[in-house]
Amino acid sequence: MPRLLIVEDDDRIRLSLRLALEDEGYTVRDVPTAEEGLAEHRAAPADLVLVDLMLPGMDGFECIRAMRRLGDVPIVVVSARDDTHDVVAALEAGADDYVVKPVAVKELSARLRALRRRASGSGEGAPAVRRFGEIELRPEAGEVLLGDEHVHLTRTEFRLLCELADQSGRVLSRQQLLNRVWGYDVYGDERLVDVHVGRLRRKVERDPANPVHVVTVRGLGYKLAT
Amino acid sequence: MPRLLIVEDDDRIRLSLRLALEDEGYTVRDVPTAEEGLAEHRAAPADLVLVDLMLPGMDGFECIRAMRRLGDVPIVVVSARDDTHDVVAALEAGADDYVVKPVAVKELSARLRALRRRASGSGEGAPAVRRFGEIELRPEAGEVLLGDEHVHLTRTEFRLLCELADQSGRVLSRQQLLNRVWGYDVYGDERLVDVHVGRLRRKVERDPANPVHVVTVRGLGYKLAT
DNA sequence: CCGTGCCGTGACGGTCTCGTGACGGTGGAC
DNA sequence: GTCCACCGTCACGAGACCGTCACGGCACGG
Repeated sequence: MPRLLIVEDDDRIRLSLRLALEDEGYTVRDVPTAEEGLAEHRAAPADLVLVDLMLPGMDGFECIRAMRRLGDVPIVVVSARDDTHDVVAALEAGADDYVVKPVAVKELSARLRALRRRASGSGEGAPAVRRFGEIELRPEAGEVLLGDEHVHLTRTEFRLLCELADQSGRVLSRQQLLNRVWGYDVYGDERLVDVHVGRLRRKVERDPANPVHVVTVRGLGYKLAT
Repeated sequence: MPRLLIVEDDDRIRLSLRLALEDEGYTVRDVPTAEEGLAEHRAAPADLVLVDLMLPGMDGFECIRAMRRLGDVPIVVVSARDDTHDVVAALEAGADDYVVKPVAVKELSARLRALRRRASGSGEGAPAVRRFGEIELRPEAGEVLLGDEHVHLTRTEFRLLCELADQSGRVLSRQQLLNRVWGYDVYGDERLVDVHVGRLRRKVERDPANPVHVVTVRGLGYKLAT
């Protein structure tokens, strides 16, 4: 579900990283150069970026700095050089972590999870399960419980609920939800949000006509009651 | 002066870490056991925690989980074991980073800086809640409390209250309020403000006939009493 | 005491937002 | 190819909300 961007010039490593991390549930794009990586990221920001340091053309440090100027996306350096000087330079440039090739996929994946947890706003420890009244949300497992019964949500409904949960208690406007759930370049009809909120309510509210979890704030948007 | 807590049982390593990181500008406390670390953290939360994994008594994993339950303080593991399994377990337990001894102080310091940057960025910036007498205003949540009971405001009433709150104690003329709340550049009817002030008072004043929060300043406008 | 502004409030019609049902398109599973 | 879950668009009704108006009360200066 989270969108991952890999910037790595070695085809074999790029492919193996891609396959390994797709297995971990990421939606992966991969490019061989910093320039392409920046273009991709500008077009559709990723939730995580993996970047090599030694790249043809613009190098990894420059790439990191450029991405930092665009936003605060978590950046992990994957480098062949196990050198303190490089580590410090990369972190100073704005990277969040630095792992040395050859990477253990399990470790990389754990580091990505830790980073995402930390980067995603209020980042509470490692609950992996969040409660909002009767709703129990398990993002890792991709499942939701109402009371103790399973409810099946579609992908869009699930992402919608997750976004609301990440900012629970705070109002999110329709435009914000469009950006976060559907993507950044959508200028679609904001009523689309209403429809999916309605569908979501039918599944996670005891009385969908009088929602207690997914609450409308008239004129502003929606929020998830804490 | 960020406060750093070191939990490490080896006296020599603990001392050298302490000295090195004090040089980097941290205010350091150090303890040799997880139990003491937790007690210290409970007594006065640190901004960063360094923890060893192999500790006498309660081990590092337990220590991390316990601290996670207390809050979202950034935690870095400093361990002698360079083992993927340990790294994954520590990160899953809630750690943010994992470095292997012997540590390069420059790298550790850079990692701490990167982590602090990340943790403070997404952490709680402003309290986002303002009090005026009995009124509690939460712009993020789009909600207002009078005492401890929720009051429902319409969008216009909410904006009106926010504008008054932004300039609390100072008088705002009807024209200023029209400009800020309604965005008019036209000279609309100033009586419109009166009507909404009246409606607002009915909701946020115990005795709307004798308002103590939203106060009229005859001939000038309105202000929000501090 | 009186008049003149200034302010508070109730009522009302128009407008806008939101919730929902219906429908056609699509992409993946088999 | 066929089916089915899911998605996005649309239209419509209900209710919330807004802005206007008119009326009455209250604070001032004379």
